[in-house]
Amino acid sequence: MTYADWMPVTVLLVDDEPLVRAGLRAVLEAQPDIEVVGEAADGAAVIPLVRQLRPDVVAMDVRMPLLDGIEATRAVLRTVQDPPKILVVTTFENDEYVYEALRAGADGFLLKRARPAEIVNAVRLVADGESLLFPAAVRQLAGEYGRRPGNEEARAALDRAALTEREADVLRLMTRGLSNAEIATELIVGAETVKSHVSSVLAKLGARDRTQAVIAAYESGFVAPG
Amino acid sequence: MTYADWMPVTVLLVDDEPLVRAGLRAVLEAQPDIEVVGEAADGAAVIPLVRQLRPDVVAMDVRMPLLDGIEATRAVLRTVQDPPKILVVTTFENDEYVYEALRAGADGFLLKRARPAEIVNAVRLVADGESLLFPAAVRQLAGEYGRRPGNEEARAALDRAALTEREADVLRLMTRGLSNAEIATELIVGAETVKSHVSSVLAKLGARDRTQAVIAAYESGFVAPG
DNA sequence: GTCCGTCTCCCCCTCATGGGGGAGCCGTGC
DNA sequence: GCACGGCTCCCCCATGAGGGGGAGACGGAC
Repeated sequence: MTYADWMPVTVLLVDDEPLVRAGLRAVLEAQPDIEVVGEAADGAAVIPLVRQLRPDVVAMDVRMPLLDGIEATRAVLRTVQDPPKILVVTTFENDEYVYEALRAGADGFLLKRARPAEIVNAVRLVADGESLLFPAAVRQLAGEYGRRPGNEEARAALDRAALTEREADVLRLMTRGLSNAEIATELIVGAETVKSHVSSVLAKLGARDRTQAVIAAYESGFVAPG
Repeated sequence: MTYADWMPVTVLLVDDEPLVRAGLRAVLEAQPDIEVVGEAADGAAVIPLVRQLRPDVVAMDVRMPLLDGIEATRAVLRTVQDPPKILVVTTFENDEYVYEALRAGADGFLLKRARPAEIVNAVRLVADGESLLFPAAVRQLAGEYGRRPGNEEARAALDRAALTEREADVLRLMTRGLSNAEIATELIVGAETVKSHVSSVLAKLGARDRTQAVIAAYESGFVAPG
């Protein structure tokens, strides 16, 4: 629990794309309890800004021209007393940079393709000290290992939440609209086996049914439209 | 001069980068006379989307993973009656792809680095039937490739295939993972009504179940991740 | 060796889903 | 006036989907 209850969450945006910053600002500023206090176009500018503005949360892009999000995260955590929470913003779910950023001490990551409500939620959660990892699946597990630095434990949780190869196969076919029976035929296994895998997928993704699983697959970037 | 004076220019965004789409949307939506009616993440999704949404202008990226802007342009002009104007979006001014796209029948191209005012202007111009080409050299070239056949009788059939407003509401909620009962609550109608709409949606989308419908919604750009 | 996770398959059970009909109401257009 | 389409709601009905238990085989880790 923090002072987020009575004071707005202050956020610093760090991204080299002006469009992304504008988008994030628009989304966040729409919330009464969130205030964007500054922007930076590169990781290199983060340290002085953090010192000056003392934001609760830094929304930081991983890929930036001068100083990337990982180095910037390390720099902030190493040099700033009482550092802000760091929310790593990325395009791809399976970005190696994300893992590195988490090892560097980031509190969570957020996909750029996340919906506004999810972005807002993410900021609130990290501000409250929750480790946040985007896919709903991982978010549940996020409760198990708490606080920062969410490095190794986060990674372990990610692995636990990760789909097995077979489960990924099944999910992939689910995203192509196949029924359980069709998936069974495709994978040359029994229908009961598919049901079993589907149940595992649903559990790991925190999905209630296959439709929600497919949505999660799209939203998380497991599959992309097109 | 067109009906742009009294009806907003409708635009479909096609780009594999959600951020670019978001940026373009932000820029264009800021104009009262321009309306972004849809988004797609790849050229492969353009055709059904154009048929459904019938935008005045398609802002199309050239470089996309599955079906690039050139092929997508050809496909649209070849298969869609009364096709929209096609505005090719590119990063580099001297992109060979641009020339190919123009030969394929695109109405103009637009640099991603263009300022908001230029982007808006470009959309208005192509909507008004102007060929828009940055370098003067290319302008001559595109003049040779004139307009395309305009057939209006197929419009009715296409409109019939389009989702009604209520059906679109239902599909939108389906893409959020809601069950029929939840959709009913959300829309404040009976569960039977929702079932009825869902059936219509499935029929129109050629989907066997709601999962396939959601997939179609993503693939067609009816909804986009992020 | 044992433990554990993955993959495979099986049982029973509930119920949301989707198809097949139909009906009334209301607005627009002819 | 009438027809038509959209929205609303109702019936019955078959079945796919998903939960909750298993279990055996295999392989790697300890």
